Amino acid sequence: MNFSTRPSLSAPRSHAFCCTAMQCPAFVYSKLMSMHTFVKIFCTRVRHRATWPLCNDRLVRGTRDAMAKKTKTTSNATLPERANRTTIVDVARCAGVHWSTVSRGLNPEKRHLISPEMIERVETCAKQLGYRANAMASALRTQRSRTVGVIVSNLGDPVHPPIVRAIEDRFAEIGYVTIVGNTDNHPGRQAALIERFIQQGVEGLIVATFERNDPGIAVCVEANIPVVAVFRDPESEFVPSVRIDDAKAMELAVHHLAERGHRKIAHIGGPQNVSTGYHRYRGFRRACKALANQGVEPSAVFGEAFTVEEGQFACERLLADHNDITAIVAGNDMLAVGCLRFLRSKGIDCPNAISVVGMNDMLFMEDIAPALTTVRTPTADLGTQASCILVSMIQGLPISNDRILLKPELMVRDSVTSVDAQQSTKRRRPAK
Amino acid sequence: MNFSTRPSLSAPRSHAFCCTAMQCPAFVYSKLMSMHTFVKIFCTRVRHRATWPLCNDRLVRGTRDAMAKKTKTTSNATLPERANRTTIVDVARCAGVHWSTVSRGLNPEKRHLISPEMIERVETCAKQLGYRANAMASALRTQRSRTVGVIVSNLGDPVHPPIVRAIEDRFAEIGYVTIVGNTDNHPGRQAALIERFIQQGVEGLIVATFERNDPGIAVCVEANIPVVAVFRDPESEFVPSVRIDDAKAMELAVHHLAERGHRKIAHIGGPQNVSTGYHRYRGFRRACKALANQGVEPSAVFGEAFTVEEGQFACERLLADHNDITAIVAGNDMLAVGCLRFLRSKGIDCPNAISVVGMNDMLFMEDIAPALTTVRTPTADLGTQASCILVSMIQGLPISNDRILLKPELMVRDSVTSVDAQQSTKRRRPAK
DNA sequence: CTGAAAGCGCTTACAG
DNA sequence: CTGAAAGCGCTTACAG
Repeated sequence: MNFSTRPSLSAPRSHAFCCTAMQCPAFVYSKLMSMHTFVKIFCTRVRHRATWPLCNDRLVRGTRDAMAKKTKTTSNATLPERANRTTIVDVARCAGVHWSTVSRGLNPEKRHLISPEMIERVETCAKQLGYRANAMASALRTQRSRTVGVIVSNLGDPVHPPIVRAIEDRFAEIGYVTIVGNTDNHPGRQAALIERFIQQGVEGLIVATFERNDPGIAVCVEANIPVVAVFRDPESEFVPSVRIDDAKAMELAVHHLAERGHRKIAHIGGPQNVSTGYHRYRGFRRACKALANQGVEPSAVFGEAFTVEEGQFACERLLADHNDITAIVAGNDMLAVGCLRFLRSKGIDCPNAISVVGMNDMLFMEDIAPALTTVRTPTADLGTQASCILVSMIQGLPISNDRILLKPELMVRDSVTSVDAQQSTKRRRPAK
Repeated sequence: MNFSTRPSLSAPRSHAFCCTAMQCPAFVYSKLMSMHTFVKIFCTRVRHRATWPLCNDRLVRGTRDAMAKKTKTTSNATLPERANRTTIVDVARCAGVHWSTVSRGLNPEKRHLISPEMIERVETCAKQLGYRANAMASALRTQRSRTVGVIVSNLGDPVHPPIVRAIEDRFAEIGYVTIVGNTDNHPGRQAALIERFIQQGVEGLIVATFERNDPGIAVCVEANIPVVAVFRDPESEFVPSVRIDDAKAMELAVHHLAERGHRKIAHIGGPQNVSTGYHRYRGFRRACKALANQGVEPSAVFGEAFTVEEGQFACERLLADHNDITAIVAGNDMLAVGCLRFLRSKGIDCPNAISVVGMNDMLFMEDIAPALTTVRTPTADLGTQASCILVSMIQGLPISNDRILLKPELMVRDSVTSVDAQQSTKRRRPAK
């Protein structure tokens, strides 16, 4: 079956719709449309255009008011057929009024200009014809697309969906539509996406992929598109940001470990060209330094991305170089899960041989083995707050705080034990 | 700081831009824009409009070719200020040619109509002015929005993001932009979303929330919007669907358990008004019936949604009514995780007291305790295949198979053990 | 090869 | 309270 809904791109469609279903050989003959599709479209059309003369389609369209004065019919034969959507003109014709009246009658803000019975008449016709305003035409005229864009690195990474979800919720409330794109952390893809979204006319952008001093920022500022950075800190005075206090999060993790007697603590960091990786590493180092007098000795190794695989590799390298560590602070939960997988694969017990702390507290981190002690990032809040700022920017309202730093919270679970407990069990890992 | 980029909705903006930064008291005075924003916009503007006379903005805009003949300047004072975006007319003016030539020069498909030096000139100007075609204007004219919509129940549910991700990837390839919406399984929200997306002019829709015989289908068919159902089966001849073979999946699970000696097997099902819940339950029953001669005795209890919480509640009810079961086949991984949480909370060992099988194999299901034996749904494939069908529909190509059923695959892990093993350990759960 | 014009479907200032 | 007209920024058939 052919499900195409644009079957007549090159078919003599204007002719087709002149004839009734009974007398339409040319149409069916063109074979560009299945009988089923034809009947479907035809019926819809007949219902929608009930008040129209069923003559030449082009001519009918042509009877629009402009047509009244111009005698020449422009032929637009190669224009892709509109999905024969009901327009404001159709409604106007049905109601026997001018389209401007229809527009007013259907717009709550202009409705007061119209008599009640007129509103009623217009609404009835609109409902009857199944009229739906063309948002693009409206946007073109009003210069407001009621559209926002969200750019993330990868929706497949479980930190992002809650952010996007929260944003969509907030904007749906005010009738905006949310378009999303994934960059996979490729600057090129990000640039292309920003370009495409601006072309698309987004009224604002929420970006979760800005690197430090990202060139994408200049593009948005120049195009005069409100942007807010979420999750990552673009370190730009031009862009408000909403993020978690990464350094503080690492401090919580390090203190938690130090209180339990850990001294040889390692960090498995993420990429340092993004603020999350960078600030977490710095936070880790600073926290360790502050505890140096207690004998805390930090070490670090880095993944090239915040992924489980990188976590595994990094963990392997870490243990090769620093066999004496008792605890790991991972740059995020993905890396932490990678650690756990590696440790498990080597028969190294967590937390009894090595304790692990993650960050973000993604879904299911309480269900994994061992239940992961991690620092929670309120991802939905991140999205909500970013949305609120963006809404203000779009509406031209001042924003009180353009540098929002959410508080991290330590979730104590089972992947950390005290050094004492480690020593009383088979603390040492199997020799390599 | 005020980050607004539309500060002058009511400010005398056209006047503002007549003056240089030095002599602009009225503008700054209006206090609708911070100095910083003003300077930013002003600089951008000066750079972009370098070739324009810096006189009255409205007048400058008015010098468009239509203006040449009409003496009266229409005032559009209350129109929200365009983000003073460079238009095709600006480029034309810069290049000293007609805009139609610019349009052709910038469109790869029409470029052959234009002389090479003309193309060069146009491209130079476009680049210099930072021209970006207005996708909405283009869409309005061509009747193609290069936009598709994706509707899911909840991006926060980890099954959906990979689907959306795959769809976005496929459509980004052909320059389409993807808009997403969440319904939370509320028919009302779904209807509103479909309505809004159609208004927005989507060329197609991928819907993961169709119930059986969903009324939303008629809306799309009537509006002549290509739709493909993903994940769920709308049971409609009008809509192609791409889904997993739910019944087969349950069969795999039941057989896996039966082979390991389980006879009292329970199903924790999802909502029965959606095909996933419905077909999985039916598949479970059929598989059990086929093994009735081996003594397999099914039982079932249902959650009201595919959530962890519902899994917990359902598991509690199940054990209250059927204390003798040895294994549970959950309707999906969320329900399975709910089971595991409940069992853990009651000190009931999985798999040694009760074995559990999930479905979908979401991220981290191999990491939870115990590693979940589950039936994998290739979610990314679901998205990819749905996208391919939708692309064909949009392009008016015939589609070979409009009822795609992907094969499930059993992932054997640690949440199932044999009844023998169960009996040799502390099989019986603590009495309630 | 390039220009001039029309029109996609709306909204809104201006008349009446 | 309603109508007539203009224009948002494009694309494209038609002339030349």
